[in-house]
Amino acid sequence: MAKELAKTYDPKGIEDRIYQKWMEKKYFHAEVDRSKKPFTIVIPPPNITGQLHMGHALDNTMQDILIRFKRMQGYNALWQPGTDHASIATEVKIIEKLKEEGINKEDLGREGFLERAWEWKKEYGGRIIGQLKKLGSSCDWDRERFTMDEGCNKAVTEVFCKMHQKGWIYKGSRIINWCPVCNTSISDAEVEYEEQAGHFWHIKYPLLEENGQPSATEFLEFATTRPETMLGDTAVAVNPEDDRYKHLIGRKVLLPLINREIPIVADSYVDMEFGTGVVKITPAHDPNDFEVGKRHNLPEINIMNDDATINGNGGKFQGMDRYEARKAIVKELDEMGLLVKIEDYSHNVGTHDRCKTTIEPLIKKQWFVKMDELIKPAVKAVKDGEIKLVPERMEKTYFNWTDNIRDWCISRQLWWGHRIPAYYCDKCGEIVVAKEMPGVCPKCGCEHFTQDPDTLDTWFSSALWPFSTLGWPEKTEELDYFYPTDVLVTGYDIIFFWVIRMIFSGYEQMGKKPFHTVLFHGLIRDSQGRKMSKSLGNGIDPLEIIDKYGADALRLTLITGNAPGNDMRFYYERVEASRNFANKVWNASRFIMMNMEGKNQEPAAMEQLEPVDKWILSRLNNLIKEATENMEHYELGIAVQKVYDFIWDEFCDWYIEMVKPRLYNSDDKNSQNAALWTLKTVLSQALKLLHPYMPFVTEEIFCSLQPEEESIMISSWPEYREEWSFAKEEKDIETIKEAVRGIRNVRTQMQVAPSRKAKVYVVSENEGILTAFAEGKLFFESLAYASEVVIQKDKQGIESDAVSVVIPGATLYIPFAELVDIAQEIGRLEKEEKRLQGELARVNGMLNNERFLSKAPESKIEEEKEKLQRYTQMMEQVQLRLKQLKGC
RNA sequence: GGGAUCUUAGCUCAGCUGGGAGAGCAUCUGCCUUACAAGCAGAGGGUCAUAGGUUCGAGCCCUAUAGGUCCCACCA
Repeated sequence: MAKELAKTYDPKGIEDRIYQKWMEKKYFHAEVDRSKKPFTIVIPPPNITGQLHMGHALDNTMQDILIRFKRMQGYNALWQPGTDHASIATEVKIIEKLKEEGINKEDLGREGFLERAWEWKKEYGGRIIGQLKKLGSSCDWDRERFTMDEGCNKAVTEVFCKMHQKGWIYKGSRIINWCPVCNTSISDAEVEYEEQAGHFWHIKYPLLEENGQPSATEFLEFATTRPETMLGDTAVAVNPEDDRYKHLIGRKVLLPLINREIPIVADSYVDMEFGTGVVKITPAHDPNDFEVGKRHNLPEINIMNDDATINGNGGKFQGMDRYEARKAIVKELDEMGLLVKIEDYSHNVGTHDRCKTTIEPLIKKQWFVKMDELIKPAVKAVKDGEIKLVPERMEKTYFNWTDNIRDWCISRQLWWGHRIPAYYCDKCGEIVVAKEMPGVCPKCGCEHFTQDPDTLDTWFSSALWPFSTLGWPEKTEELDYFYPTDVLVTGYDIIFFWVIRMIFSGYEQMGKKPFHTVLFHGLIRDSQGRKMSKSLGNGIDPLEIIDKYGADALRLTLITGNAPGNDMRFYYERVEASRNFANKVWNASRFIMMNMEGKNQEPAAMEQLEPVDKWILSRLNNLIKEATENMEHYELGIAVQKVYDFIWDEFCDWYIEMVKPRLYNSDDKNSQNAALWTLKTVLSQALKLLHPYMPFVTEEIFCSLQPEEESIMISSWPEYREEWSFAKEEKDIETIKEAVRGIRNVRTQMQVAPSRKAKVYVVSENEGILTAFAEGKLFFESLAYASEVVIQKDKQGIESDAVSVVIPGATLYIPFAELVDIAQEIGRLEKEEKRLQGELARVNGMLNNERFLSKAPESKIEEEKEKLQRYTQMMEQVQLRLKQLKGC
């Protein structure tokens, strides 16, 4: 079977086949099982309009790693999948598509439109799921949910009614953010501020004389970035402390063009230092002015239609678009001599995050969620550490939002979404909020109702996701067992939209937190550090990467060298490096299996193992401990780096090379068997540690490596074992490695061809070291080009011109046949002497420092003392050798 | 305006609670050694942004400065 393994690892074909097997075997499926501890992750539901992008790839890789890790640790691991209806994003797309067909939304009507939307969902909703599967995601697909499926709908209605009854959902007339293109209100979180070059129009309004006539000489000057809103001005404000204007407070000005008399009011909101210290007040079209208007009982005059054209309140400007009106108004003011000047001005303009249209603040009747009480448990949970945010700094962002929270506008003038369960009596207008259309009006007895046409903000249903997917409001077994979930993995960019709202919803509806940890990741940027975006065309399609390099390579790339919450740049070179690693693992395994071929494999007893076998077992043992700890702390990048280094460096480059002679020598069956057992054992354990990161290649190898277990993904996670800890062998093999490296080093420096074998003398007074070398003799032949290894206590019989290598505890001598360049050799040793001098100076500096000795921990002092001893001994050897060389 | 974060090798980034600076890629040298040239062996390269401070000891903690990125607020 091993012969069939290809020389290079080709993920194509293998990945799909393995995924198919996992699905058929139902490995991803979790059932309530009270005998096991649950571990649950709910997926951040991707939009049904979406296609897999790098952000999804990272997000889902992280979740899959955690889920696979915990599953192998014996937890009953549930990764709950699903998709989001994404109301506005989807509706916009459908409208676009309809437009291509020459149809607009209104032509279809609500029912017709929704039919189209569901068709869309049917067509595209599954696309992203298929893409997540390509990535290797081990979601429980039998439990797939959708934010608008029957159960989620029920949860939404339930929450709405409950909160309304409690008074925490209310309908109110407030200033909201209006998108004139999407024709809907949006929440504060959906407004994106964008720096734009604009103008500052300096305008003056004439003061009204006592006789009610506009003054020809007295004016109030101010500046505005949106002159068209003057049509809705109902006051002019100054600061009450402002001596320049104090005397004018209470008088009136004449609003030009409209000829409305409006008062001059005093409000501390006005900054005396800014501009002229005068502000025009348009309560219906500016949030700050709205507040001022409330304080002074000013009328609110709405001058715009929903499409941002001027309405009947705009006099002769009626029908103009807001920007057309701006031009016209400025022109007229100029003609009237009321335009003082125009300045260039760069300022931040609120835009809709979906369509980038400049939002228009408007006063509308909308539904809101009252936040002040609701947010309290969510704040407390993070403050008390009930919910941990990783990395911790995200807490500041979190509190920044909760401290400045405003009521959440949840109604949207859209059709695709959860329709608000509020019903209006056709006769008296009474509002009834109920799960179903009421039969009789409690006020007038009328039997006819009309449901509120609006739908809910898409995040309203996402906020319930951790429990709605588990069956709430029904009391299901799943809910009882899997809730609270464990870890939520998401990007820091949706902390306000989603994370906070899930947390307060969890506490409010379930009385319990939705998860104990939130693990954040950053954004994937392009190689120049720019956000990947459609408009820039710099997005990299994860599916293309998977196709070319394999899902494992993509996954490894996304996880290595990245800390939680940090952005990362995407490079093809890095994917190649990951692909190379998959290939390395593949080939090492291929080598091991080739050598296992045709041999009776027997478990080796500990006493049969040679020092090098114990060394690698001990190193593995250490890796198991560290990598597991890192994973428990969500340090996935660090954990996988350690596994990578172990496999490539220690296992492949050292252990396999060291063990080759034993594999090729069939005379000593015991030794051969011990080596094979160790190879197989270490490989299979290492594969397990790697599996969460690279599920496909590890599964493929694991299954051909051994027949006992049918899949690595349901095998058990490696555990640290006391009997695999070998301190002495670890130290001894390190010494051997040091010696091999030393020999290779001088040979390269002296440009000795690898074909030229040379005798190696090992000289040491230390019995332990001598034994270690005696046991490691073999390695020097294969790894250090030794023709013969002679181990002795002194330098007797060693050629005086032999090259020497000083390592801790021993000195090696390599006599080359021809004369060595003595000057060069002296130079090399002097360099070594200098290095040791530096080390000694440092160590002595510490050990001679009274305060270090009295304050540093005992273990640190011991450590330094040992170093001193080692360096002193090495220094003696180097100097001795130098003396000899200089003497001859 | 408030806040977060970054500044470490040519490039991209790790560096967990302070105890002798790391990886990948790139560069240079030598190897087609019977698992792997997607490889092996070796080398060069860093005053850890700057200036102070705390400490026996600072890439790591504190303060200030400079530059970059991001989030929030939205002074009309």
